[in-house]
Amino acid sequence: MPRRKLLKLATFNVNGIGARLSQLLSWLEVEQPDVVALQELKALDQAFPAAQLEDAGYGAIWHGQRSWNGVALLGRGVTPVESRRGLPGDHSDAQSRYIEAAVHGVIVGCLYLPNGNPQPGPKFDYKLAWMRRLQRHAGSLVGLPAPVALLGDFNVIPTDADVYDPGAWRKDALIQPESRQVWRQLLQQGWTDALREVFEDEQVYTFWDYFRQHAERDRGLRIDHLLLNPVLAAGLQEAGVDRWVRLQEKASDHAPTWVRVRI
DNA sequence: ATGACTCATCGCATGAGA
Repeated sequence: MPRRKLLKLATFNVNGIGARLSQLLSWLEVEQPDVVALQELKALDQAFPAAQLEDAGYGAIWHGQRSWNGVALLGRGVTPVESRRGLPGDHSDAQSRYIEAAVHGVIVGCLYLPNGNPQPGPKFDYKLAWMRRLQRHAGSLVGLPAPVALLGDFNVIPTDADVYDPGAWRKDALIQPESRQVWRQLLQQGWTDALREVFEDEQVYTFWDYFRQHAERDRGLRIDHLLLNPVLAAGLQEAGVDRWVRLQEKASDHAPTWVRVRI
C-alpha cells in the first residue's frame, strides 16, 4: 500500500486581511486546515501579516495590491512552493488575482475571479476574458498525473439551486448565462465541483451579503468553489462550509469553505 | 428602481464589492 494522508484544503475570501486577521487566526486555530487559499487581501505586499501567520504555524506566499484584490496561499507547517503568479494570456493585466503553488503534495491554484458588475460593460468583458484565460490554464492542469486543486472565489453562481432567490440576482454578472457557460466548460474538462458532489441536492451557500440580516436568515449564494482534478477527486472524503465564521461580529461576507481529501 | 452594509483610501466622500 502507498502511504496515504488526509488533507483539509480550504478557501476563504477574507474581505480585507487587515480587518480580518484576528478572525483568520482564530479560525485557523479551531479548524486547522492544511492548505488555505485566501482572496481579497486588500493590502500591499508589505502589509501582509506573515509573522503572525508564522507564529500560528503557517507558511505563506502572497500577491498583494493596494485597496483591492490580493491572493495568498498558506501551508500548515510548510511554506508553499510557488509555481506561478498571475494567469497567463495577458501581460497587461495588473490585477492580483491568481497565485499557484505546490503545498503538501498538491498543486493548488488560488484565484479571485473578477466580479464583473455592472453588466453589460467593460468590467463584465474583463470578467469573461479572465474566465477564458482561466479555462485555458485549467485545461493544462486537469490531466496532470498529480493531485491538482483550483480554490477560490469564482464569482459565479453555477445554477439556480446555488442562490436563495434567482430573480433578485437576475441582472447580476454572477448569474449571467455567459458566466455559467464558461463554468460548465471548466467542469467538462474533468474538474469535480467538490461541494456539489458532496452535498448533492442539499442547499449550501458560501457568501451572504451584509444587507437585511442575510447571514442570520441564510439567504446566501454559493460562489466560493473547490475544483478537484480526477487524481484528487478520487480521494474526496468530505466537504463543508464554516458558517460559524460568517455569523461572528465583524465577519467577512464569505465563509471558509473546505474539503477533506485522501492523497 | 433604489438602497440597504463594509472595507480601504491622504476621507470628512468615493469606488468597489456581489
